[in-house]
Amino acid sequence: MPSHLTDNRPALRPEMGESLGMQGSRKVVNITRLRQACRSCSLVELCLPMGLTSDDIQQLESIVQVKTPLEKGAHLFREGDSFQAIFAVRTGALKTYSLDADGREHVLGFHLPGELLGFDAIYPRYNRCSAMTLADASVCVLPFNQLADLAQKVAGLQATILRLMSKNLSISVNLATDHTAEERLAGFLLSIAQRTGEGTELRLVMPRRDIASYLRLATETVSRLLARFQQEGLLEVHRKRVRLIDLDGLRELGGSFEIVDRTRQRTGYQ
Amino acid sequence: MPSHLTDNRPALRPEMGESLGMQGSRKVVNITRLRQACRSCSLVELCLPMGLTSDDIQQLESIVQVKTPLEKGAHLFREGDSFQAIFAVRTGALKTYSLDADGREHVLGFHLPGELLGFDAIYPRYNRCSAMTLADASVCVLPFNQLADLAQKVAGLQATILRLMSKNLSISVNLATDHTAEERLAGFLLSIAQRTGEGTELRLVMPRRDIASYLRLATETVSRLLARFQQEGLLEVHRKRVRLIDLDGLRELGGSFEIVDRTRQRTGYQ
DNA sequence: TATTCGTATTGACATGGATCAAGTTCAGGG
DNA sequence: CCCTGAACTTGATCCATGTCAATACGAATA
Repeated sequence: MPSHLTDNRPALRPEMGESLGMQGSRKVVNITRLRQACRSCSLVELCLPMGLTSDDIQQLESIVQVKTPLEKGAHLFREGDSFQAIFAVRTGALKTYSLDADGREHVLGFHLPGELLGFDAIYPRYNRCSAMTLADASVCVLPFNQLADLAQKVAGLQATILRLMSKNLSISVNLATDHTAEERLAGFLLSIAQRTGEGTELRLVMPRRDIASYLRLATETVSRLLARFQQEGLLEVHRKRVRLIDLDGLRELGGSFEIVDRTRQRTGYQ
Repeated sequence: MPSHLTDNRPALRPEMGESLGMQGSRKVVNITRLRQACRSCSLVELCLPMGLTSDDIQQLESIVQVKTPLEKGAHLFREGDSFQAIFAVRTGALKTYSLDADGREHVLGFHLPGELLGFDAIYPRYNRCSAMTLADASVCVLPFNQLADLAQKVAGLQATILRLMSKNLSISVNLATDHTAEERLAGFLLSIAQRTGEGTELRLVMPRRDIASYLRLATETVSRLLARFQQEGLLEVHRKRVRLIDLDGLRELGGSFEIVDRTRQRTGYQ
């Protein structure tokens, strides 16, 4: 029985009457109504504001809310909650997952600072998955109706949203393609390196079990592959710490799996 | 060597200067500039116009173009083409696929009448996959810039586009989840039944090879599973003809894989 | 510093589905 | 109506990865 199920929330069905999709979960919820100064946020070039004018950003700021920080293991939303908002990760990290008929967890994605989540819930109007923090985290809330209204006025915002959703689509499509365990893991490590901007010194926030679940592998396979990569001189690994050594070698393995993000130029490896 | 590579187009890189993303491919291209009467199209409730006012649809019609019919095996676009338009299938069917480093084809999706394709190319600005017809087909062209501009004015259109992209996202995410061969195939058959509205009498336009590729299975596995499903009384199959017999049984197998489309109520099975 | 418990590693074995290799059927063209 | 090649089916075998079972490690706690 997964430890994140310790609190006693029932429900896996769409529920109306939740405001902002989070009144249901106590303590975690209270939204500081303080406006978030996107312009002063260090992630400004990573999340939605990318490509917007200063004026556009000001309008965006007026609808963005900041949640009180979430502790590790807390839920941002749960499968079946009615859809109300898109979320942007400021600090920490989250995973999204769903439970299958047998109660087994399937990790659908990891969400790192500067990334948005929740787009897959627009269509069915309720969340198809749960989102849980992998570490203490803070998150911006973008109420969807307001966001959509604003996108109606601000062309750059609409364009950005479409671009982001399209990108998410590419990532999922890619993940659905068949690749060997080796390719998946190598590609995963490269994508984490790129997304975190940690260069070659990674700290994997997520446990092996979650990496395995995300890559549709067994935990043991991930462990064994990391050991093998190390043996082959591709990297050094010790628990959550990974040092990528042979980037070209890794790219050769995982290149076809990795989604290269052409919109971000961070100072990590090229 | 795949047979669809018989014509001599090179290029797998983004190419600027193609207008509407199809001037590059001869004969296939000429766009009839005739306006397409969406309102009189039998698919009106399936593709974009869904939920739009008559007035909105009229505006949409003004940007929609109809391509000259495509023969079976023709390409609508190719991997690497610069992104210019979203496409809506009127008749026939298409598959999207990409080629991996070894030149092997991976089917990413099937696109049936009333469905749109091309959303995954918005972000990278060039097509990440090729689209080929599985049968003679006709297609509507929605030039993306014009579509985006229109969505800026027509709130219902923006909402529809977001909803559709979100749905595509759900489908891809689901496909990426790990399921047994059995679950995938059963779910696939149910989804085809639903999407075509053929009820229980399906005609599979796509060859086994493509089904297998899409579901990340070997052709032989698909063949064997169909034989087994038949033996178990779940269905009857003869080449492209499939008659679903035990829907509940199939749902039990494939239910967790199938994406249920809540926006379409066609007159097939419930 | 010892204790503990979740997380990670490592080994032995099982198996679903891939691959290889014949057949078989069918649709389309002469 | 037969021929031909592609699409499909069926059988035999193999292998990548999953599963089961210990064991080891390490961070948190006392």
